[in-house]
Amino acid sequence: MFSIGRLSAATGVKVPTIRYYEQIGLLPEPERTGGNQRLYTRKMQERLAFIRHARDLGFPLEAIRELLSLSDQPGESCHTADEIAIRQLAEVEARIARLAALRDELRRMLDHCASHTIAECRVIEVLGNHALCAHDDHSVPKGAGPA
Amino acid sequence: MFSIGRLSAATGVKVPTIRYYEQIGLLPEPERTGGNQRLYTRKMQERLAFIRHARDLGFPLEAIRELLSLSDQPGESCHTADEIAIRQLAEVEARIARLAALRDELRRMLDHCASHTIAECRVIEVLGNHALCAHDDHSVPKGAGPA
DNA sequence: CTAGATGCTCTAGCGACCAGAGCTTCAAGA
DNA sequence: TCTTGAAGCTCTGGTCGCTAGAGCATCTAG
Repeated sequence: MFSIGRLSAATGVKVPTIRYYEQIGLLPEPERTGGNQRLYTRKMQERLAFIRHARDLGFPLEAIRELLSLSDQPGESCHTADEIAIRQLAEVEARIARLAALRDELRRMLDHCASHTIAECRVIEVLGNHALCAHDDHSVPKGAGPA
Repeated sequence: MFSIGRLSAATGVKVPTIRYYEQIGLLPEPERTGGNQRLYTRKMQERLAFIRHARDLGFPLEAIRELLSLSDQPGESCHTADEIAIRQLAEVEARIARLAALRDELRRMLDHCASHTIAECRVIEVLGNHALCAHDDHSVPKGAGPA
């Protein structure tokens, strides 16, 4: 039985975050001391470590809530847990692809900038005119008004 | 001179977002019709396209604010603009690296799961015990209490 | 016994918007 | 010209996952 501060130190989850998890029902309400301070058990620490790890993996809290309730039912099929993880993997892969495209565009932008004045700055120019890079065009072609 | 709806359609930025940008001072207050509706110019459209593109590239609004004020001073050196872009590139690369690590771990997790019951589900197990993957350990080693 | 670290609750804020209520204005067709 | 329905207006509150601070109470080590 230990305090919220020790739980925080042990799991790497900040104190207000632990209270926040309790508030949104991700952690059960712990026992209290006579002076109303929270007291945690090893079991609670495990649960929080679980949450922490899932957060590190980018799972949203709602997915974690579901994973937790699954892990409380050891007899059930883990099909649902797999599905959640697969969804998360797809999500992560999509984000990577998107970020890689951004990285390439940023690199191109910087490669072409000769670092002179703003008037001829490639960075500003590319930002102002989407047509200069390889995407959907939301820029303003001369002479053409809005639809 | 056209309405907020047309501006939205032309730039792909949603109407409430345009009003939000105005509210936080990223876009100047436009003229109004007699009936108090916003009227935009081609110049405003260009400015919004600039913002939109920078957002697509993941720049935070504060960085965009700075880039906009730079682009309003064509005589100045573009050194600052470059710096912002370089910072953003580093940021993006860091995020990619982090996500790639997550992706690998998620894949490992899923590879090893035989899809039986929760009790033997690799997904749940790995989430519960950080020691099973290759990171800093915040899990609960048996017998060891919190610090 | 006391000082200072830690705990408590509550409220508000972050970024970057989105949604809805309840109203007004505009634009196109009859 | 009138009407109707889309689009506009302001304002408030919600999203996600926390984080920070105010203003107290309690615990713990010396």
